Amino acid sequence: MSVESLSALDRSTLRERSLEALRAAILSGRYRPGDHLGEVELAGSLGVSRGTVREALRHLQQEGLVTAGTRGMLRVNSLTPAEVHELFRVRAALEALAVREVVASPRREAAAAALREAVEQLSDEADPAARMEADLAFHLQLCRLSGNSMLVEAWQRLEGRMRVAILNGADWQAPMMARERHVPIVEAIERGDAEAAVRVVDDHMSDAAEHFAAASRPA
Amino acid sequence: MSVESLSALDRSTLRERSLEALRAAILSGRYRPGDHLGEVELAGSLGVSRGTVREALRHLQQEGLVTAGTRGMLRVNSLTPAEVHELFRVRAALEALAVREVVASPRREAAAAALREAVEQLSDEADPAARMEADLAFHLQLCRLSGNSMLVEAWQRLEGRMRVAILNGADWQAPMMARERHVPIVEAIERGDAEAAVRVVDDHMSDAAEHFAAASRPA
DNA sequence: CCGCTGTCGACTGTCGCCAGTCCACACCGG
DNA sequence: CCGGTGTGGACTGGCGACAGTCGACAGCGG
Repeated sequence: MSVESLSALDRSTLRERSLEALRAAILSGRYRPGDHLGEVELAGSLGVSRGTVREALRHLQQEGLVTAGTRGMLRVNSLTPAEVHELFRVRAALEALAVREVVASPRREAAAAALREAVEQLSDEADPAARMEADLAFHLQLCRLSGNSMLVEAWQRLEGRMRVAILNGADWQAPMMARERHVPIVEAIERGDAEAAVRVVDDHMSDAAEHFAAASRPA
Repeated sequence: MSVESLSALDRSTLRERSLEALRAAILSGRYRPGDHLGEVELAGSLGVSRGTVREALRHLQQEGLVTAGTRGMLRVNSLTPAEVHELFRVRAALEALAVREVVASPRREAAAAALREAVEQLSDEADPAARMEADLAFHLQLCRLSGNSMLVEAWQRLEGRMRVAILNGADWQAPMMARERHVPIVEAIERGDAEAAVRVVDDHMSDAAEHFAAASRPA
């Protein structure tokens, strides 16, 4: 019920810290899907005013972690299996564009090197949360390396929903985020074979959708 | 009953109305790219409090119409030609997914019919703003008919940016939004030829990117 | 026992206010 | 004349309070 208090030592704004705290609280499962998020309660537990949590909640709403219920009340969002599938199809489309642009880029070599590095971060951690972070970091890096800022933005908009979907997925030990799943992408990019890379990404996304949709609970 | 209808129409919150008003003001060119949007000034001109304006501005910020400058000050956003190109490439990727899903859908016939109807709305209006609306409505309809809610959401997130890009484009009389440009898409969908439809969409987007990027000013 | 109604409580919508901060510009010492 | 300085203004960050609204529930009448 209580969210850890915010230390006043940080230089970022209260709104940003509240946002982070709330996001972490939701993503950590402290608030379950469907739970009502009251402004007064959150303001109390976060030690900030209602207006501040309000803005944070609105941000979370646009991120898709929170959805509006009756009378503007906000509750933690969840995804249906169908939505998970949809989500990963969109993601596949975006990342397919990313690999195409990376391959077509003159900085392809450097990009591939950066991706190699991101891949290395992948399965060294046993902590499931860290695995998820590393996986998302890899894919975000892929989008970034495309040099397409609009693509990065669109991808990040989906990131919140992805976290929800992954959170609902129970089996963290699945090889979904393993290194072997990502190496082929990098290799195809290094070869300059965009179509092969797209196929790999597509398969990767299909598998992930299947996996996480099966595990997503019907809210 | 008149009382009921009045109360029903009055259900929209001040925040939503302020948001609409601000969006309209920016999109109508009343505020130019780079203009500073002061909370107090807007609160005064809109007749609402600063907090209300703030939330509307934050929303606009996430829509991409407004961007944060120094010390959190917000100003009307503009797009570089490069960003316009990026934007339309992302849009092409999303709409390509849309046409693929529409073609693969069992409701393809009905979808094609709905698109035919949307096409009919296209060039009957001489008013450039109406033309833009009809064009965006057609493409949004395309995304909606895919049945992929995440896709619709992602597309709508880009909508604001598209409007500014189109706004910067001077030549409203260009055949960019003409009916002839959109009919081939519908025809390919009716034939069930997804790849052809994707190619048409891709060309359409490339042309549009070229057109609007050339006209976008380097703010 | 059932349905209606009035009241209470909780929550969000909205507002006005105070505090902190940064910028511009006039002012003063060299 | 020039550079440092401080002072005023303007803007955003953040907060507490009031108002409107809807749901829940007890109480009353049939």
